[in-house]
Amino acid sequence: MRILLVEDDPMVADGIREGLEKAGFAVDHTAAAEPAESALALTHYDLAIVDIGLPRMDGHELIRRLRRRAIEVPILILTARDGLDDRVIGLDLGADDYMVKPFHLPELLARLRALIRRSRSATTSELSAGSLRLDLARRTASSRGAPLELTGREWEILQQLMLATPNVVDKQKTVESLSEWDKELTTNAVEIYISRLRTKLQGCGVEIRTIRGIGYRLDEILLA
Amino acid sequence: MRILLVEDDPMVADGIREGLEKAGFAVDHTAAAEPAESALALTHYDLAIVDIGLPRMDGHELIRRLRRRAIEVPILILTARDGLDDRVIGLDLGADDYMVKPFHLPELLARLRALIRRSRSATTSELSAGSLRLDLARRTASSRGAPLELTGREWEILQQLMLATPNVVDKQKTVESLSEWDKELTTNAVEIYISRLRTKLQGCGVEIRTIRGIGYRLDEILLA
DNA sequence: TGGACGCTTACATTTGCCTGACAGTGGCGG
DNA sequence: CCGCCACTGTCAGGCAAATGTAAGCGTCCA
Repeated sequence: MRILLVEDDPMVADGIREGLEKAGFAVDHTAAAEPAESALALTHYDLAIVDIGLPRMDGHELIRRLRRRAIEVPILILTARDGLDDRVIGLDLGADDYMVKPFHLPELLARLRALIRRSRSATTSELSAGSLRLDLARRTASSRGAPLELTGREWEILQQLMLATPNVVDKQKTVESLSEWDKELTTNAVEIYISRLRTKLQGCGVEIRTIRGIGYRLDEILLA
Repeated sequence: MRILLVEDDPMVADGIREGLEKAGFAVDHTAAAEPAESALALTHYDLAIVDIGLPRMDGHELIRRLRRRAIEVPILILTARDGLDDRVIGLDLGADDYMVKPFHLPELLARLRALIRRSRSATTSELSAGSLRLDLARRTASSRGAPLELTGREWEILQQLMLATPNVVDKQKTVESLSEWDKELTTNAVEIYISRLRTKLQGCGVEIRTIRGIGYRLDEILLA
């Protein structure tokens, strides 16, 4: 997991870098947009974190130029508290998510992981969480090398959960996505598959949590 | 991953459908705009693929009507080779991407995935006060990176308070917003949830102030 | 100081979720 | 064509969390 951090404030940059490295990411850092552009053009990064307020060429301009050159790396932008417009503009230009400064590191980490996961599903059609791996194209799942036998429904629901993490999957939407055109389905059906999935997912370093009245969320289990 | 395909040519439709299903998408198909509109209004789709040249109501009209009804599903339009204007008009009306016929399936798949990814990640909306953060889309609350477990009612009330700060939230209005259509509720219920929220919000740099006879107000605590 | 309002604890009720048992369905091999 | 699967989804009992009522106490203000 390699990340490029584009941030001109040395204090902030060091803080973020340290946190990311502790979490197991490899971090490269530039203080300005121009070297960032070359770095992204030359090497592969799994993600770029871009501060909007940069000297000379600002973050927006950087994003615009990258996208124009069809560099598809996922981008997370950092904005000041009151920069509502910054976020909107940034997302329009092709950024994928944003964080408002000051922020807490665990939240940043969660978002990074989510972004990387999604971008992988867009290109390689593989997803992973804990020791669990899904191959969307082949429709297979495995954990620690051992294949998991999943039925059609189980697969469908697990896929939704994996694509959404760490967000909540709405139970009602899940019901609809399982339903065919007119056929109605009780929410209980979903509960059943969740139940069956839970037993199959034991030992996969992953847990399906119930959000009462809303739906379910897939969490990675952090080892003690 | 559920996709609605709106395409009147049966040959083309079958080809696309087959390719999408092989890639793991669930595909529903309509040959005209009217049933597509109802389908999109009734159920959740992750994406809609709309052919511009449809009998009776054309694709542009469909998109216009959908967006007018605030149906936010990502839309990819299919246009004929020479329909340059079609693309421009379509994108202006609120489509998210286009493909020119004839096209290669892998490219279509790549674009679909990119669109779905974008629509998922760009929908964050959050509120913050003190060290407290609410993510309205995810329905989660956190403080300093640590998630807060909130029940439905607690969430509802906290959200009202956060949206209102620094203004006062009228207690009577809160009662009404919690009450179902006919069900009466005592103001005491609100007091209970305020009480429970207060204990959960300790250490979040935030305080719920009582305005006697009126309601409550959320204040940030200024550190000494 | 009294009364209205608000806070909090205890508890009963309601709601939503989990899961075992079982029936319907369709594919497949004999 | 039949029986054997695997898969799907309904039902119903049990359970736990969430909700809201009642009641006792604290607090504010006239």
